[in-house]
Amino acid sequence: MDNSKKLPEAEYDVMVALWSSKASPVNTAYLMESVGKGKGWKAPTLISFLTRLEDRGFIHSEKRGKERYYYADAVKEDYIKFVTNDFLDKYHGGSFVKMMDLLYDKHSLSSEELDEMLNWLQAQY
Amino acid sequence: MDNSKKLPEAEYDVMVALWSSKASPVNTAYLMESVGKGKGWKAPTLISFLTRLEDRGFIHSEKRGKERYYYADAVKEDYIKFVTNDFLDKYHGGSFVKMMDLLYDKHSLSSEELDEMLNWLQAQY
DNA sequence: AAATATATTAGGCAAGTGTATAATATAAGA
DNA sequence: TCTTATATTATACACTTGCCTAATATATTT
Repeated sequence: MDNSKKLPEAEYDVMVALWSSKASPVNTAYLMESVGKGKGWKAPTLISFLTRLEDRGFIHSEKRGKERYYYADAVKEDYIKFVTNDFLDKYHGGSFVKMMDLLYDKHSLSSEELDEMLNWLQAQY
Repeated sequence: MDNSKKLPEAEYDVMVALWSSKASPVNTAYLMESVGKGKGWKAPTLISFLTRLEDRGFIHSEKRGKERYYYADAVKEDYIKFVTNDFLDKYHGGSFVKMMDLLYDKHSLSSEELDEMLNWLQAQY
């Protein structure tokens, strides 16, 4: 399976919905509620993203009666980790500290966030 | 100017070259050396990215004789900060700590990196 | 001033992404 | 079982992105 690459926006949004759903599998109607509506998609639009996700090997599905049900196969944490490392490499030379430095310098990191990070770090030791 | 959005890969690579060049402006020949060659691009390919960057308002250029010279207008730090915040929101609910948590859990963060981060944080106080 | 070299511009095309309409299945109700 | 409703499938189209070839402009050499 070729599920080791970055998804286009819309497909990622669908994956998020699948990953967040308590139950599995879920049908198209459910996904229309959880993402489709909000995005203003027509049902065939959603289904077309689902089809592409299936082609990529991120999900699989089965038909029951006239409805189709979907299962997420890709693991959320793995995927997020993958895109995060990718991102870090591309924009921050792979360094967390460089990223923090830049954000802090530009005031995107609040001191609350700094505290939180310090706590987190200290908890790792 | 509409320079407040995410660039496609290839155009970003060109921006990186512009941002890294000591001198400004630089001509196409220079950019062919610094990025084009490495990517295996023909000159018109590079120029086509430059044209698009100019349309987006990220750079401007001027022609001298038969050559064209380019100036970066977008500010690197601002752009990187923009994409980083975007990324954090999209994949980590806007939280640095969540990102660290995930990466550490999955062993993408080494203890050296943890030390480095701790040092950095402590230096902020 | 011609001829030659070289850089740029014009234009285009294939693949990928976002999105929809029309056609087709399938279930449910009359 | 015929009709109606509803979900899915097929298909398509416009834009964006990555890339290039052919045409044109400008400079350089003869």
